[in-house]
Parts: sequence; C-alpha cells; structure tokens
Amino acid sequence: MSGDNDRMATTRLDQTLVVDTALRLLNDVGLEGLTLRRIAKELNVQAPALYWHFKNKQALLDAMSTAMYRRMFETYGDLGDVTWQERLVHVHRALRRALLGYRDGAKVFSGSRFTGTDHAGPQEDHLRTFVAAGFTPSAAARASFIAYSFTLGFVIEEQSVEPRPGERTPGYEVEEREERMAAEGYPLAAAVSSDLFQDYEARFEEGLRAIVAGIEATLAPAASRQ
Amino acid sequence: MSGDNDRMATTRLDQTLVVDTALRLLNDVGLEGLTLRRIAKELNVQAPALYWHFKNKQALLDAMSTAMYRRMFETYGDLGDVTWQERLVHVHRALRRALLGYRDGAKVFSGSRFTGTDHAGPQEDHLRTFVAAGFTPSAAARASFIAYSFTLGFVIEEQSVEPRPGERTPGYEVEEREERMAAEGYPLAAAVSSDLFQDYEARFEEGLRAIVAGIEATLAPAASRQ
DNA sequence: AGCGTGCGCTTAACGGTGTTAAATTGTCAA
DNA sequence: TTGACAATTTAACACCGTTAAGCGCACGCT
Repeated sequence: MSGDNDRMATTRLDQTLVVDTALRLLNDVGLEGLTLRRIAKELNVQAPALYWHFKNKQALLDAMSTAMYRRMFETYGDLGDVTWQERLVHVHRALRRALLGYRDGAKVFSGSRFTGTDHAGPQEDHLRTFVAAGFTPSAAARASFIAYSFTLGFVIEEQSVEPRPGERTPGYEVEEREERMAAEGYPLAAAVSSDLFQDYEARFEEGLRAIVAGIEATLAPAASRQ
Repeated sequence: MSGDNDRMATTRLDQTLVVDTALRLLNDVGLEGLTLRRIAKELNVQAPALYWHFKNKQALLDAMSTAMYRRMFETYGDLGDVTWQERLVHVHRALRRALLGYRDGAKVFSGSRFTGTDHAGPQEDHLRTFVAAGFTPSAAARASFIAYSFTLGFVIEEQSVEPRPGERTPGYEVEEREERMAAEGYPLAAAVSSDLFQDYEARFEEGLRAIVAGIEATLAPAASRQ
C-alpha cells in the first residue's frame, strides 16, 4: 500500500532512512501505533537493529522532530528583507503546515527536543529581523515564543479533532453536541459549537493577526507601532 | 511518603476515589509512570478492578482532566461583573495554575476530552461576559480559543523544562547551551537562551497581556477599543 | 430465614511494548 | 587468509493495557 518502502535487503540502515521511514509510517498508524517493531518491519529488519542507530525510542522521535523542523525551513526560501510582522506570520504559518504534515505531528513535536544545532541558523535569522526593527534580543525571543506557544497549542487541538487534513476524529459530531448544550440551558455554548470545531485555517490566520497586533501594542519598540 | 492513601480494605472504590488517587500519583510518577497497575496498587486493589469503574485507561484520563478543569473553577469564586479583558486574563491564569498543579498536567489535559457537561456552565458565563461587551458569540469563542491555545502551548513547553514548579528537567543547562551557540556563530540565539528557559511566570503574564491587546485590536467590537 | 441475583472484585492469561545481552553475520584491511 | 569490527539477529526480560472467567459477599425477595 502506497509504495512500501522496498528497501533492498542489501542496503544498510542509516539514521536518515530510519527517520524518513518512521515519519512516513506515522501518517498511516499515528503516534500510538508507531512502535519500534512496526518501524523495523517497514525496513525489513528486526526491532533491536534500530538500537544501533538510536540510543532509544525517544532519540528517534527527537530526530523525527528535528527533520520536520529542518524541512519547514527548506519549504520557505530565503525570505530576504521583510518586516518582523511578515516574518512572524510566515514562520508560524510554515510551522503549522509542517506539523499538519504528519498525523499527531504537533504531539510528536512538543514531546521532543532538537538534536544538534541545525535549528540555530534559521533562529538567528529570525531574531535578526526583530532586532533590526528595534527589539532587544530578549524581547524578540519572548515575542516569538508567544506566537510559538499559540501555534503549538492550536495545532494540538486542531489535530485532536482533525488528525489529518479533511479527516475527522469520530465523536466530534457538532450538531449533536449543539443540541445537547442548547437543551441543557447553555444557548451560547451551543451557538458557538460550530465555530470551535471548524474553519481551522481561517481561525489560525485570525489568531496570528491578533498576536501580531498584540505584540505591536506591547512588546514592540515604540517606533514600530502604528 | 506524603500520606499514602490508606484506603480501608473495606471501603469500596468509586470513580472519584480512583481519579483523586490517580491525580495524586501523577505528581509522583509522571504520565509515563502512571500505569493502571500502579494506580491499582495505590488503592490496594488489582488492576482489572479499575475496569469496573472506567471503560478503559483513556476514560480515566478523561475523568482526570475533567476533575482538573472543575477544580479550576472552584478556585476562582464567582468573579461577578468584570470586563472581558479581566475575565480572559483571570480564566487563563487559573487554567495555567491548574495545569501546573500536576506533573505533565498540560499533556494529560490536551490528550483528553471532557466527560459530561459540567464545563458548559462556566463556559456560558465566560461567553456572556464577551457578548455583553458587544462581541458576537462566534467572535467571543474564537477570541477565547486564541488565549486557550496560547496557554496550552505555553504550559506544555514550560512543563517540559520544569515538570514541577522549581524542579528542572536535566539537560536544559542554560549556560552550556549558551556557550555552544555563541561558539558556533549564533550570537543572538546564544544571548536569548537564558530568556527562553526562565521566568515563565512573568513571560506568561506578558503573553496574556499581548493577546488581550491583540484581541482588542482585531476581534473586539470597535466600541470597546481604546 | 433462606435463597438467588448480581455487584465488585480477583486470578489468570493474552498479545504487545521498549529494551538488553549475547550470538551471529557480513565486509573490509592487513 | 585471517582478524577485527560494524551491523544485525535471536532470545529473553519486565512491564503494559485489556479480556475472560470465576468467586464472594451483600442485598431484595418470597
């Protein structure tokens, strides 16, 4: 199904191959189904073989997160000279896309730490844009962390309702929920039900705009405020 | 240690007792160590006994989340008449406190759904404050969801560095990280290292202020803008 | 008072998990 | 050709969530 990896039995494993296979598999089976034996099977190998390349499962998950993050920066080009507002929106939009690219992507990501220092380069560029606009480095980092926290929390919630774009977790039947709320005397909660479990795309953009506006109003250097 | 539950061997289990014990245990062993056998042991019972009270482990986790959420509303009184800004800050500050109350609290919470409709009452009050200020119900819900996503993402990150207030996960040695970044030619990333893994309290408040300002500037009815 | 029903729990077991130790293969250098 | 060492297999361990079956005891009914 969907082009089974078909690793030549002669080819040897390496970290990249394991990570790629695990990420592809993640989309089929989800985080819960992503066992070492299942990954090994996909690679025509026995489970303990993975321990030659990764010290334990967490190390593999860390490498998967790092790969997701690296790929995110590959998909948005050099971006050049840009205002901090544009950059903040651009980066976190890309982050959401990257997380949505894999089932349970946000959960995997939030449970891992980066391996190596690959991420430092893009982070440096990112901060530079803010500092050039008059932010202190500290304010730049704190402002970005606000947007980062929002994005992470948003996608975690989003993926618990829509594990893959267009595919819905059963048990979130909006209409039924709406009726029950209305019947129990919570008209607002009922009315709002349909707003909370739909239109994630537009609501994310709306949230990003609000956060940019909020940073403009509080953390940004006075000069850059409207 | 810390007043072991000491359930009389004669007392029967019920959902509340199981949930309370599991929540207390969560603080000792974390989400990963929270196994049904461990919980059962704490209750002087065999693991399968829990299946009489909960259909499966997820149902117990759901009940734990619901209890955390319910307790959050108990800790802040009636709150009375208050601006939507005050309410938003108050509620999400309380949410953070509730999540921080348990090791892995944010992760447990984000992986669960509420049982029953206990939460609908407070949610109704919450929305009413916004609608009274001129928000449409939909805008009220979307605005709150922005703050909610931020809070959830923030605390997940916070707890991955500080699993319990004051207690640090090993491997986040700020100074060492700083040196390595600086040595590899990322001066800003280095300078910012200490800002990212410290002072969560102040940074959360700062984030909340930014989000309130951002909602004022974008989602709030024009009348309530400064 | 006695009896049966069924609630609440135990015992036993299943298939699966991450992980470790030891044995084994394959490959390349000397 | 032999030896070394990298990469993998086989076997096993302790533990996990979960299910099936049985058991004891309290209680309602006659």
